[in-house]
Amino acid sequence: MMRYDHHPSLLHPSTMQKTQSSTPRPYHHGDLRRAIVAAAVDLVRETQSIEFSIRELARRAGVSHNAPYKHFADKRDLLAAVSAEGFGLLASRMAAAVKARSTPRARVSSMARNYVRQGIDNPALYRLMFGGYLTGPQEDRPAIERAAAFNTRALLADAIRDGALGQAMPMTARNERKIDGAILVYWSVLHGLTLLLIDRLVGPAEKADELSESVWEGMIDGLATRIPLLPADAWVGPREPPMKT
Amino acid sequence: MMRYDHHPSLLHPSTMQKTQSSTPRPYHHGDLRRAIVAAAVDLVRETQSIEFSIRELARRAGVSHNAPYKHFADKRDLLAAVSAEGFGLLASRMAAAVKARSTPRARVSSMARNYVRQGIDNPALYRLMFGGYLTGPQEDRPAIERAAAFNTRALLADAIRDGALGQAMPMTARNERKIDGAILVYWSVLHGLTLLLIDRLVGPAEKADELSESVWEGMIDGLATRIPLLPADAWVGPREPPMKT
DNA sequence: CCCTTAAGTTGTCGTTGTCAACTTCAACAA
DNA sequence: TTGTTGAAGTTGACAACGACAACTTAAGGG
Repeated sequence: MMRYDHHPSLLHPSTMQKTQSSTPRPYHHGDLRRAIVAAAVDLVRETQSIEFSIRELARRAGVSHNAPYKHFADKRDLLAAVSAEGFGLLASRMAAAVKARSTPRARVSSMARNYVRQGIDNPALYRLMFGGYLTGPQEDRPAIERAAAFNTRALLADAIRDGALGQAMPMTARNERKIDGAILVYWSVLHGLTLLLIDRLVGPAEKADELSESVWEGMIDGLATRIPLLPADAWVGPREPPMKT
Repeated sequence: MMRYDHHPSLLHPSTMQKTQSSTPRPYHHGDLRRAIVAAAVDLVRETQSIEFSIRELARRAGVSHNAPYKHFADKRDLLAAVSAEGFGLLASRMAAAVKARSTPRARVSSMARNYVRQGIDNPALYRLMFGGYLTGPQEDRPAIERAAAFNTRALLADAIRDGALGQAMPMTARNERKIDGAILVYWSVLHGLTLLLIDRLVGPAEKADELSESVWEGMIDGLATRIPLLPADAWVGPREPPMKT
C-alpha cells in the first residue's frame, strides 16, 4: 500500500529531515488543506472506499487529530472537496479526449469513451461524486462541489452543441431545448453505463470501450433502426444460478 | 416522524400490552430478523440515509444492542438484506406496470416510467441497491442481494424480449446477443436517468414521467433521427451562477 | 428428563466525529 | 520596537458506534 510519506511536500514539515538544523518542528503546517485533500484522494483510490476517518488523514499528514477541523466544517465538507477534485479530474480528461479529434462526431464519441473509463478507473471517487453522500434529503450539495459539477456538465453540453450530431443547427430557443434533450439522453446513458460497469452488473469492464461504443451507436441510430451487437464475451446483468434459499 | 411502534407485530412482545397477564417479557422475540429488516427499511425511507446504527434498530425493535448480530454477521450483511427488499419492491412494481398494458411497446414504456419513479420515490433505497456500498473492491455482493438483483434484471430482459421492439425475432444466438445489446442500452439509460434525477442534476423530479418518455423516445428513434423535445420547464445539469472562488 | 443449541443479554474494547479550551506564531498597528 | 489579534494547530474530553466474548434463557428432541 502506497504510503503518504512519498509526497514529502505534503507531509508535516516536522517529519522532513532537515539535513543540518534540528529545529524540532514548525508549529504550523503551511498548506494543510491541500495536504488533507490530497491524502483523502489517495486514500479513496487505494482503498476504494470513502469510509476512512478524519483522524487517519490527520495521521498521514502528521498533524493532530483535530487539525483538519480548522479547514473543514465536518466530514461531509471534506468529502465535498474530494468530490470537487474528482470532477476536476473528469473534466480535464474529457477535455483532453476532445482535443485530438478532428470531426465533431469523433469528439463526442471519444468523450463518451473517456467519461466511462474515468469512472471505472476510480469507481469509489466516481461514486462519491454522484453517489448522493453529498446530496442530503433536502439540503443542497456543497457549493464547491456544485460548481465543479457545473463545469463538467458544461463540457458535455459544449461537445454536443459543437457536434450537434453532424447537422448545422441555428441557435434558436427551440434548438436549445433540443440540445438539452440530447444532453439528457447522452448523459443518462453514459452515467448509467458507467455505474452498471462499476457495479459489475454488466461487463466485462475490460471491454468498456467496446461497450461504450455499442451503447453510443445504439443511441445515435435508435434501437428501432439498429440494435448494437455487443462483443462476443460481454454479459448484461448478474449471471447467476438462481440460488436456492 | 413515523415511529416504529406503529407496527406492533414487529415490536418485541415485551412492549405489547397483554390485557391480562403481566408476564414481564418473553425472552425471545420470535421474528427478530424480519423486524430488524422492516425497521431498517422504514428508517431508510424516513431519513433517506443508510447511516443509521445497528443499535438504533435494536432499540426500535425493543431488544438489546447486540441481538441483531444473531441474525446478521455485520452491518454490510444487514444492508444487503435491506437492498434485497428494495429489489423486491422494484420488481413487483415493474411487474405490475407491465400487466395492465396490451401492446408490447406500451409494456416496455410503462416499465421504464415505473422503474424511474420507484427510484425517485425512495432515493436512498435505490442508491443502497446500486450504490456500491455492497460492492467491495474485489469481493462479490452478498448472495441474497445478488439473487434479488438477478430477478430484477430478468424482468427487464423479459419485457424487451417480449417487446422485441415490435418485430418478431426468432431466438437465434445472434438475436440473443442483440437482445443483450438492447437491454444494455435500455438499462443504462434508465439507471442513469434515475440517478441524475435523484441527484437533482436534471429535473424537475415532478416531470419524471415526461422525462422518461422523452429519453425513451430518443432511445428508440435515435438521436440522429429525432431528438426528443423536453418539457418546457425541464432543466439539465446544475443551473448555477458560475460562482467565484 | 436432560441436554443441546439457537436466540437474547450484559459487559467491554478500540475507534470515531465533534466540541471546548488552550497554545503558538506570523502579521500588522501604534 | 512592542502589543495585540486571529488563524492555525494542540490537547483533552465525551458520547456513540461496530464488534467481540462470555453468560443466560428456554424451546425442542432424544
